[in-house]
Amino acid sequence: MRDERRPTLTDVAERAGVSKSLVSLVMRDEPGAGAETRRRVLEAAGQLGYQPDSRARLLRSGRSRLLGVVFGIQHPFHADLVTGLYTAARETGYELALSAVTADRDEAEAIAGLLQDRCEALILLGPHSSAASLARLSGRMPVVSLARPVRHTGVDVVRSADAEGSGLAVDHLAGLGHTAIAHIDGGRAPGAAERRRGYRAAMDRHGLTGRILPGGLTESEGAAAARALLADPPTAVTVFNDRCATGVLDVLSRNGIAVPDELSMVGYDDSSLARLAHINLTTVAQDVTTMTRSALTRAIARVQNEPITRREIIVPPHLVVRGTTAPPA
Amino acid sequence: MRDERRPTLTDVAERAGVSKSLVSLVMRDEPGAGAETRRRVLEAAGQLGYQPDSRARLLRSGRSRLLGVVFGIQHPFHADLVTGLYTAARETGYELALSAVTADRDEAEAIAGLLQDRCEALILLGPHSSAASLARLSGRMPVVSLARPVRHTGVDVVRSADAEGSGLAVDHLAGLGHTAIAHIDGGRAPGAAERRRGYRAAMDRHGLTGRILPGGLTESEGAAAARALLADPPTAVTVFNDRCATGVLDVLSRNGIAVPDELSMVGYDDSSLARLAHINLTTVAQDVTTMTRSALTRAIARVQNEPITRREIIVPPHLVVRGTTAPPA
DNA sequence: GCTGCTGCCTGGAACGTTCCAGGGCAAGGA
DNA sequence: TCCTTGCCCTGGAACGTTCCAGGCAGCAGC
Repeated sequence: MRDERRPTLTDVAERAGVSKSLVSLVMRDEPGAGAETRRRVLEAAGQLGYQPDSRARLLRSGRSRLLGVVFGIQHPFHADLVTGLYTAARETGYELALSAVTADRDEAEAIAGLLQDRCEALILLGPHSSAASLARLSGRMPVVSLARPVRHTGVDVVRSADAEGSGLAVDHLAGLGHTAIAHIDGGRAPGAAERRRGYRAAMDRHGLTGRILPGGLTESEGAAAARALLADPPTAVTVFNDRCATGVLDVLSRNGIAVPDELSMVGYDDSSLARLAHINLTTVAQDVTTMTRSALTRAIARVQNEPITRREIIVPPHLVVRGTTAPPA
Repeated sequence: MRDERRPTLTDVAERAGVSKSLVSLVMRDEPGAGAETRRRVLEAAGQLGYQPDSRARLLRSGRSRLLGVVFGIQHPFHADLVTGLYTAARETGYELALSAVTADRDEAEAIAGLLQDRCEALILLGPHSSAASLARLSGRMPVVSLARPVRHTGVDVVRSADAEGSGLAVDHLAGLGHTAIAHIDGGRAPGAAERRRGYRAAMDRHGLTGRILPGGLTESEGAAAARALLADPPTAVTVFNDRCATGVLDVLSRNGIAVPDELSMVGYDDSSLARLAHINLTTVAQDVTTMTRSALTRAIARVQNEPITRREIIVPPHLVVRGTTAPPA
């Protein structure tokens, strides 16, 4: 039962009493077939449960209509981005091919896997590869880096205005009356430098002196930073990302420091983590919908060789005020 | 520069001065070519940077050597499973095709995406589809359900002995001297019924009366359950999974209940969440390595029509004692 | 010498599509 | 009347592989 041969174009053509070329046309929704015939063909296809063979299709047409996506399977924010990409891809006629970076499968391997599949373009989420190797890759196919700036003219970039985002966080806290505002940074993580810069600039703008603690992008790095904070706590802190922020939150609550009563906190990403009712984190939202849609349209534009003006697309972030910020005690 | 045609078998054949059939043999490492010729062919292929076109290869051979994997992109435990699957797949000669279930892309859609790619088998992580629809699917191709039991003879199942796992948690707590041990369950989530059953059986075994609170598989459901717990806290609690447990932990620490001093807690999954230093959750570990390897071998065995004795593979779990359990105060 | 084998190699037919060049046929203009 | 112009439609050649049926040496055995 299992190895019945799948129906092919020829089967459908026979059943509908037309040529396979015509069936091909109809299946692709191209003009050149009469209404009645079209109906008959679709009916036959439906009855046989015909599904076009993507391999044959690609082989002949030289196109795969496949966009490769490389993401970190452990990153909640990447999960949000992938979700957005799927949604954005829905109406484009392109499919997504996912390839995950895991603990023992690095980015190079993830990319190599996609290359075999003959993707037409690559969308990399917060890629860690060197600019040089991304550049080399972009010689083979269009490459879009999502959520990480890349200094090379061959690589498109879609990212949020991270400096501006940090600025929003600081403005919000300063507006509440905070003056001792620390920043737990993301080290070498994608976007970290930019956010640090935005923090510094905003502090300067408000005439405040900043204080930067080394952090990272994971919960445990946040927890470590929080412990360092305990000795001499500020009244407010902006954190590199939500994941790191939850680590900070956890250590604070274990040490009896009430948030936001004793300490206000702003995260970054508005990942699904921050939205959880019991975390309820004030955070800087990256506009995932716009970012993913932009990344997708850009990739497709490159594939179709459309003229492009600006290589970098910068999406403005916005502040989402929830329960972890309040005026200082 | 970007659209240089990729070299094909014919190009290599010409360069090496042999037929393309022979090149094909050599590339596949099959017998039937002399040592010297083989060397010459490989050299030519190397010089041209030849990479076989997988699509054409698959089209002709009728095989894709592709295993479809459907996973929930928001589930940390699925992330661990996918990681394991990639590792397990490494030496098998099969590739993984990922398809994610997201907030607006349901399981049916994720599966449909894979069907187009002509996968030879499907591995579904904790599938939510009805047994009937999985059964229908299994008529088309081998289907392995990972981490969720399915009552249908056509579908293979790889899962951990969930009842036994709950038992381990209870035994551990009882062994520490706890008698008031509650269970926060997973509702209709995959595995929940089994874990509930194991909890009840173990409590009976120890002559204790159980108490089950409705929970779920997410942090917020855990947080809600924890709030329900506050009115009349037990001395220990076993939780459906790690993700739910972190929700519980969070509410507890906000309400000044010390873990494990005032309340011990055991999670389930040993997801990367539990391993975080600041969470440090005692938990029941599903043996991800064995489970993923089993799922993969099973899928491949089905594809190759090997005889199979037991449809269900049940992997024993084990307890990982970390910092959230201690004797009652 | 012939036969039969084995080891290396070749040619051509698939696989299921898409693409291109055209073929009928009806309607419309000269 | 005949030629054009569209509209539908068909046939067959690709695409880059693998697979199958051989071919042609060289060598052993009779």
